[in-house]
Amino acid sequence: MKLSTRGRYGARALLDLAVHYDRSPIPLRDIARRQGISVQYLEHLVPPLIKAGILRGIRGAGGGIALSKPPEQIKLSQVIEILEGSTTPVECVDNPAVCPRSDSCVTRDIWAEVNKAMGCVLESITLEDLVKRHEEKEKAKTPLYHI
Amino acid sequence: MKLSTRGRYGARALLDLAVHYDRSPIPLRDIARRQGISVQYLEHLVPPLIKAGILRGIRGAGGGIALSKPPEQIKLSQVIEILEGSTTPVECVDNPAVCPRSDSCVTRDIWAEVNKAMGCVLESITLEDLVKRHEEKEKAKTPLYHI
DNA sequence: ACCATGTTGATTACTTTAGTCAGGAAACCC
DNA sequence: GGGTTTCCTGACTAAAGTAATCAACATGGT
Repeated sequence: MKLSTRGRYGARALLDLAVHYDRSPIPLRDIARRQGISVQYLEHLVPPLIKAGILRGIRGAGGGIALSKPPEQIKLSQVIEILEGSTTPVECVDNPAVCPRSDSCVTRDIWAEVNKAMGCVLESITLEDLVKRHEEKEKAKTPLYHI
Repeated sequence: MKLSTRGRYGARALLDLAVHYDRSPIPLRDIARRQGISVQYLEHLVPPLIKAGILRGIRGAGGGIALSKPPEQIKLSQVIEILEGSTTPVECVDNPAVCPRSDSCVTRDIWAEVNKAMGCVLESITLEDLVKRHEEKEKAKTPLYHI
């Protein structure tokens, strides 16, 4: 039940972009450095996100990538779906035909519920939410001189 | 984010046992046949469940395996934990030391929430619940002659 | 024209997963 | 008590997926 690096790195990269939203495009190099990901690996996460309309790429000097929508319009569920494919824990939930038991299988019903529970969480969180949480954590880090 | 066959087959096998609870032990052969799993593969799922105290094995002719607790005392969360290891979608949730960012990483917080949401579902469902659902489905299958 | 950047595809090494093979150990049955 | 039936255990293999790098290309800025 592990998420691969695609989803993990992708989420971090998009958070990074969201934190810098509405400034100039950010080079992959910068995101890679800040997030501790290799540029070459990050390069492979970008195209699917562009195709899905979440990101746009700007080539040439001064280029980079940028969110193509405001952070509050990008749900984590979309991101994971794009980078990891369906989140369903078993194939038969999305695609009953893969298993002849799908009709009568009660465990399948359970996996569907598990999937839904995950989906609810991911669907309820946007990049903007992540940014807010991030900023709160940053604040908390600052030493409290007034105590 | 896929569950492996260990968890899927294991859940089905335990449901099979729960349906036949308090009868004589059931040979792996029977479970394997009913659930469409090879005996040799099933044999590898049994030992960890025995070690965890969920199953007991009875050798010799007329032997088999049986639940060592009533179905209502066996939660799905335990079963998955035993067969798949932790359900956490990323390593750093259980083990912050694997990533230097764990402290400040907000995506990590999200994965922890996702994990909790799954855990809640799995924790709320016992083998007895599965049996009940199974029986209801079986009933629904029966043609309704009185209509 | 040149350089900086994103874009794409191929390739490699590694790990995990699914499954089989083969043999051993205990319990039952006659 | 010997043979059969069952669980038990470990080694092994094949296939798939993952993480990451290499290399070449396309495009926009200066």
